[in-house]
Amino acid sequence: MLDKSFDPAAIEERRYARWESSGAFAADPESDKPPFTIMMPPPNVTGSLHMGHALTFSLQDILIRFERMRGRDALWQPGTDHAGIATEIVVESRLAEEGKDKRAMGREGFLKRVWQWKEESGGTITRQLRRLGASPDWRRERFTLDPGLAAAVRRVFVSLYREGLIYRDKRLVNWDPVLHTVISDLEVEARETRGRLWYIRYPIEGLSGRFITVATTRPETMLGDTAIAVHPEDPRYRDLVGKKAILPLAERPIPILADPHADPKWGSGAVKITPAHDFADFEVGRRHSLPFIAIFDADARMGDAVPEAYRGIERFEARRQVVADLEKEGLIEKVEEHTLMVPHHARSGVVVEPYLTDQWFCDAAALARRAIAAVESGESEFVPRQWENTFFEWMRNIEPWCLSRQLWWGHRIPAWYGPDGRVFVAESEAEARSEASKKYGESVLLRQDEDVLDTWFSSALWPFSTLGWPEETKELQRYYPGDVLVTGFDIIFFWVARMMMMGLHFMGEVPFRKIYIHALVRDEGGQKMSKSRGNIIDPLSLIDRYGCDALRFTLAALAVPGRDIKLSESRVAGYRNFATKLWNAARYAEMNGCRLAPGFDPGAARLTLNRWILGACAECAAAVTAALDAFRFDEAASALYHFLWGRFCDWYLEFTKPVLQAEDEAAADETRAVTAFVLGDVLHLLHPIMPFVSEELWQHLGGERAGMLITASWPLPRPELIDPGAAAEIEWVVAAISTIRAVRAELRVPAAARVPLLVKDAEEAALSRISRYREPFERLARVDRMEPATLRQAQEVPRGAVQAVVPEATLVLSLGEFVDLAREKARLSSELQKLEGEIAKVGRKLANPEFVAKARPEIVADERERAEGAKRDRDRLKAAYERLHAV
RNA sequence: GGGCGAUUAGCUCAGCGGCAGAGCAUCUCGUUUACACCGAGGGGGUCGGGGGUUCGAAUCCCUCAUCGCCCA
Repeated sequence: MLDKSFDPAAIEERRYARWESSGAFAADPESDKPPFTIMMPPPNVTGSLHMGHALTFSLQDILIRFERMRGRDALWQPGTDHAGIATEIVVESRLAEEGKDKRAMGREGFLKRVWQWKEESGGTITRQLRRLGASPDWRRERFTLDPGLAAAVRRVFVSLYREGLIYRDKRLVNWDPVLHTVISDLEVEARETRGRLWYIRYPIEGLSGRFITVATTRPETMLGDTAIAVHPEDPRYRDLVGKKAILPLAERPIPILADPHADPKWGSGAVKITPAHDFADFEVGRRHSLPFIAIFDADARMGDAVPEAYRGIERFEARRQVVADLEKEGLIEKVEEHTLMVPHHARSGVVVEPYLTDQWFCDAAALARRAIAAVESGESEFVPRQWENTFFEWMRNIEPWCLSRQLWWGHRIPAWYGPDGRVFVAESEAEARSEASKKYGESVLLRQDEDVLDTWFSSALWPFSTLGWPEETKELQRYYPGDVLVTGFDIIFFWVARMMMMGLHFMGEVPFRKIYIHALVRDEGGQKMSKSRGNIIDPLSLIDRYGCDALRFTLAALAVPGRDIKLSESRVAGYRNFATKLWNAARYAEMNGCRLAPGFDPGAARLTLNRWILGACAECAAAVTAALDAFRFDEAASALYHFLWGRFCDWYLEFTKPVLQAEDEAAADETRAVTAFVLGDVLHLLHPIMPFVSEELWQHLGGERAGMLITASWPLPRPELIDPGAAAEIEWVVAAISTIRAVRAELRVPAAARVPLLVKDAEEAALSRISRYREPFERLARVDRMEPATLRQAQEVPRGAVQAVVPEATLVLSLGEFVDLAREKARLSSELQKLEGEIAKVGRKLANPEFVAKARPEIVADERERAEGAKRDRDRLKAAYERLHAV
């Protein structure tokens, strides 16, 4: 017997262990079922589960469970990525606590330490994924530094190099001067910062007393200026173009040139050009073949290219120094307060320095072409569609991808240098060495590149490297390309785009057919969750308090396409209540002996009640299936919620109580079987969203004979079970009972009071319905002495009676002592008014010849019917009103 | 500056040419043997403003306003 209420904590761990150990999560390459693949975006190995993970993995798990039940050989490929920078930061800070330093330890020692840390803490996120109920094929778990994945990385690097798509170049990159590494453009966060705008006067060569004023937010970089730019159309400076300015402090002549990069409306209209320290200036420098003077070293300290007085000074101190010196010389024209966007490293928080160095680059633009075409042609499709704009925008303007990182934790770049600096790119040192000896004619000492690859380089290969590529495995054949990729929009550039490029290039096919992009989870007030805001909701704490199923259902219900998710705890509590409601319904079913009957044929059900609920259940199943097919998790959740609570619990279970008590054994048996059957179907439909409670209840319902729900078959479409006649009958009874309840409540009839019900002006169908559902009327509407037969023709209505008009009948409640005539008059006249309003509105519509002529015929017919129904109701209501006045 | 999105009940949001909806909150009533994590009922809306298309607009178009996010 089920406990009195649902306690998620009592079942979750046990259920999960059973699923996992039974092999239910495993894909089977030998299976003859069609495959269905989702590549799990590998979470960061340093990470722990946050609400964004909870959302994305819940949605993926819903899809994978859904397709598994639909008979697909489902592969949900799990794993983690090595997160180069993040992991180094974590381990370095732990070393710092011990007073140790990465560089002092040396590469090998440090890496040993990182692996050790990974073994200890790397399992956190995967353990937490289990608490979320996630059902990936854990036996296939991969890590981006696994030997197989590393081999794939080397193969890809070498082939792209040989194709000329990977090359070494000196370009401006984003540099973190504290971590001493390149970071990706995408890891740069522009933060609004209050700064200043300095207007600096540069003397003009040969025109004594003449100056040109430039405005800058970074005066210290002036020491690296190699030009001044003005807009070609700007009349203020036209005469100066072609002349030279003398760079103050350095006393270097630099050209004044015309370039549209200078915005006449910004600052003074003239801008200093520092090609080695600003991305826009870099382009200007290229256009005009300017020298590139790098003034900072890797620590962002002034280097040898500046006058001696400034060497060794750190960049912010250098700013103060430069400004002070310019002031001394009277060259600061003015200083304005200015708010600007300053690039910061999103992870370390350090201000990023544009830095000119030699790095490895990938020709992303070349790889992007096919990826763009694949989305244009629909080979891969974004859901919702609009995200393809974001993808196109990025891909069409893509910059060379800087691949190297000055870190130790990651895939070391497979490039070796000879004594003369010549580079040998190869999959192994041995291969490089043999190439080198061919080149040099003797064996020479090679030095491997110190740098590692951007973590996203290995992640980009995830859809095929995890399946064994470059080996021709069965898995690769079978599970590539994947069916769906589920991820957040913030990752489209980082990852989706790169998987597309690599997948197309190396596999010749897109890595996934559909790309479902979900929103960000925000707090109740719409704020992004962050540690600094202190508004983080911990999914594990929600699971502890409300159960995993409640959290998953909440996330599904809120996963509306194209809109951010504002998560409030009251929603989770509400869906916990829903799980409890289901639990209690199942408990009730169990108490009444409703067990799944083997071989039960729902099509053979005779009772109208049963035919009605079976039809409603079939409609619910169709709605849930269609919703999940269309990634409308919210609609699936809502269909289930309304069917289970609003129909099955509120009405079906109540209506069938007398049937279960009555002597008609056949009817009772059928009802028990239908109750169990419908409940079973609901558990199936609910399983992807609420796996734990559904599995637990399935076992109690007697489903264990068919095995676990996780591997059970998804309910088949059964349109033949939908019985409109049964639905019309039951929905009429529901409406009639609801009407009586409303009238009673409005007239303040004590809830416990039983009131005689009479029926007047009833049509045959209504009378027969009332008599057939006499018991539910009595119990649910709290009426008694129902005598339709004697009153159907009656003219008079007893004193103290109120009348409620429902389709095809007027229900008369003999309230006797409870009646409040004034209230009843008011009620009737307000009802009457409402009806008159409707009749007038519809009447106007129908009186419009254009409407009748142009609207679709079925709409016109509907309106006519509506008008007639309203008129019939109005007439009976009027009669009731007059009878009341006659008393 | 460019792009995308949003604006519907107190709150969170569905609906996207044909009778304005849900959940939560709120108010009233209730010890009806599955369930108070419950049941019954009620109140609450110029669908951001303005214009247009249409027989008909929350829904389509234009425009304005406000608020987000992304990219410069």
